[in-house]
Amino acid sequence: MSMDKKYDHKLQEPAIQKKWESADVFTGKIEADKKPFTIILPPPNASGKLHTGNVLMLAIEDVLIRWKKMQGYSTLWIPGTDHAGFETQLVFERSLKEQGKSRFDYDRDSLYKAIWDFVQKNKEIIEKQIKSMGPGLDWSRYTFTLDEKVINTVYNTFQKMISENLVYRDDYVVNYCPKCGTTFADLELRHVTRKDPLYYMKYGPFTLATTRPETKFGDTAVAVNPKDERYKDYIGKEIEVEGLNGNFKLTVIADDFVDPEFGTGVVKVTPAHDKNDYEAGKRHGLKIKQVIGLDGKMTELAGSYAGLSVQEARKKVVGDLQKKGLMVKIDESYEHTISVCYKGGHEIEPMVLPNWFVKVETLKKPALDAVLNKEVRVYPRWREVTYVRWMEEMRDWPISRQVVWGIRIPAWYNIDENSDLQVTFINKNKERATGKVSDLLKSYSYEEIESGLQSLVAAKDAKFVISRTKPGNRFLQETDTFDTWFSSGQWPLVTLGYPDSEDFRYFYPISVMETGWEIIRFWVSRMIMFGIYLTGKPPFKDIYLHGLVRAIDGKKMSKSLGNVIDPLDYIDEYGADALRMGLISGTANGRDFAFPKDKVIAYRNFANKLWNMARFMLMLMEDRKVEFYDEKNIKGLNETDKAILIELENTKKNVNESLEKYRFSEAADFIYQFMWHEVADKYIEHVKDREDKELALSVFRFVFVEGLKLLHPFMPFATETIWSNLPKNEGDRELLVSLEWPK
RNA sequence: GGGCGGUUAGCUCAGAUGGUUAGAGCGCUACAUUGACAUUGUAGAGGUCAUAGGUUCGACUCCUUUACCGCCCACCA
Repeated sequence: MSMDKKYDHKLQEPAIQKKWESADVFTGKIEADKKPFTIILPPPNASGKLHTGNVLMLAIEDVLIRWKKMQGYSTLWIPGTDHAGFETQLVFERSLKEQGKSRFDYDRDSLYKAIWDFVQKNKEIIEKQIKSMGPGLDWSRYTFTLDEKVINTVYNTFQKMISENLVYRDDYVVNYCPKCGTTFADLELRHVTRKDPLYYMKYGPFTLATTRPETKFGDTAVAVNPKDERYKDYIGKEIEVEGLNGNFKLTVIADDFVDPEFGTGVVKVTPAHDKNDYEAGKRHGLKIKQVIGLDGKMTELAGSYAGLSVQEARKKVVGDLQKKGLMVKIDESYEHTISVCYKGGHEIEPMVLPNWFVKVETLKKPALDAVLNKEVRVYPRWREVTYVRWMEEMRDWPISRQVVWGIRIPAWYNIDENSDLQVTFINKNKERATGKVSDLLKSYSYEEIESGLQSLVAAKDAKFVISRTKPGNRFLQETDTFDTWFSSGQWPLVTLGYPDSEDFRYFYPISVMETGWEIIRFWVSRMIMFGIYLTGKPPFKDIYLHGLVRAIDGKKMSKSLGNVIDPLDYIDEYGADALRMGLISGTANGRDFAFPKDKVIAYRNFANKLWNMARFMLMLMEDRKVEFYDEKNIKGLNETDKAILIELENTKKNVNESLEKYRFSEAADFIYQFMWHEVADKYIEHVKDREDKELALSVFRFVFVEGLKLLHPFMPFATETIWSNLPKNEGDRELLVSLEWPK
């Protein structure tokens, strides 16, 4: 047996990976005599690259899986990837752009298929990268978020919710980006501070301040604060306003949302184009006048301004107001925050569109209680507040998204019963046509519309049929897709084959949900809601939330800041073990932390140290007959022997206690201290001076191997490699991961 | 604007239920190459625990103030 002077991770890691694979050690098995231990991997983006957050997640979950497996549990860790709705569509569209195309050149079905192919091509990259970390995943149960079984479950759930009256359609102010031609979730917005002119204009008897004079055509009321003495007498009255398209009348309403301190204390209310105004409009029963279209241009309702872009219209309106003497003053130094889409940075236009909603009132209560009564435990504890607050405040959930890449909502509209359906499609001449379906049917056949369909907008009271397949002739399917959280919220269920499978009965509920704390609201809360709603049981017992890995500059990594660290570089340079340990030892308590490069190097050195400890041991054992340590029959131990054995006991206790509490960093530290500073620095030096080397070596080998086991969940490659070089006792298994955990 | 968290050695971080000389890794200094490892060993320097106050016999640890940093959320026209 020959071992090089240095531990070479590049040589050893792929070899060990193959060993685990061929031994099939991580395939989950249903074993009646064992307790299950289940984890589901939060699915990384299928067409993305492995990032540092993924690595941390893999490292932590692998520690849990290997630890529990060695403890004798029947473990299962299911991998998966996420279709990552809009994110992926955007990347795909970039590649289209390079070919001089855009998604508007495709009908909906063709676009979906094209993205599907695109993702399939890229999927292998992330899978390979995940594997390079050495995680004990069961790839035979691998799930993609658009797999047939996922869609089936999601459809069933939707059907159930419809039949139980938990789903309804309503208007909703969406964050619409005219440039991208799609809506964004609140999460996908960025808020930027910007200086914009604040216009003070005459408005009937008032002067009011606004940054958006061009939306005045959509005003359907004027609002003041009910406590504002200045305008008390106007409340409830109708005022006449001189406008650019002639005079018009509006009612003055009183509402608390108006800040008397801002501007003049009078606000124009534009329910169609402002979230705030929409809410106020709902409270006061105001009309909605849409003056900006989905193309970002002024609609017919803007009169002579129709067809202008928002920017052009604003300019013209300002000029015209000045000409008419309706502009009182312009404050050029006004600073405010506006919403922009997170990718393109384009300004968001709030729009009112019909959407699908889930009533959360009955769903959220049990989900909140499950955490409050400790049925589900949150680690670290202080994160619980985030969850509790969110569940208390949670409002009805809009689940429809105007994106192609996702699970299409299985609702069908009969075109004869819904003649006002707004339809956009590509006709036979490859031209886009848009309009009311009843009008379009005059020039086009139903078949032509159907095959070229891009998108449709159904009124909120439209008649629909829920069906997995086309329910009959002359039906068009909803073009919106489900919010990705609607499907990923059922992830623990779909991956385990809910509702009826051996896996589901044995492995559900899963043991630990390990994920980043920043998605506790969007993901964790939905999983608990769906889990309880569909099975009556929370989908998991424990939640461990790891912190965010920040860049060296202490900020969140992002492409625009240019501070992203590629973990693959570290795997290449220092090894997956070193990277895993480096990240874990930085992540105590689930707090955010800066990427610990120093520690990665330190643990690369540690792997080498272990390697050389083994080499030295083997060298000393070469010409000697060393018995395997036997606690019961060993005789002649001296004080140092006893001390290291006691130290081993302490370490076992400490590592186990730390792991039970999800204190990974602490556990890693204990075993590191033991191996390096107790075994190597003290005991090995002692062995060198021993007369009775055989006895000392037997103790040395014993504590070393016990240490390797304790360390294995953290540094699986190095420990497994070293184990493969050591002589085995009778009954010892070929693989370290299959050995019994030190108790 | 609201919420959460952070501020401990040059750097990155640990320090349950408050109690002798505040810890680790890296870096730094000095020595060491005499059975593995220089990705090494031994020894050492280095901290008014952000700030101001309070509770206490006693606080890095509990309470309050201020400042700065980070993240999440947010409808101020």
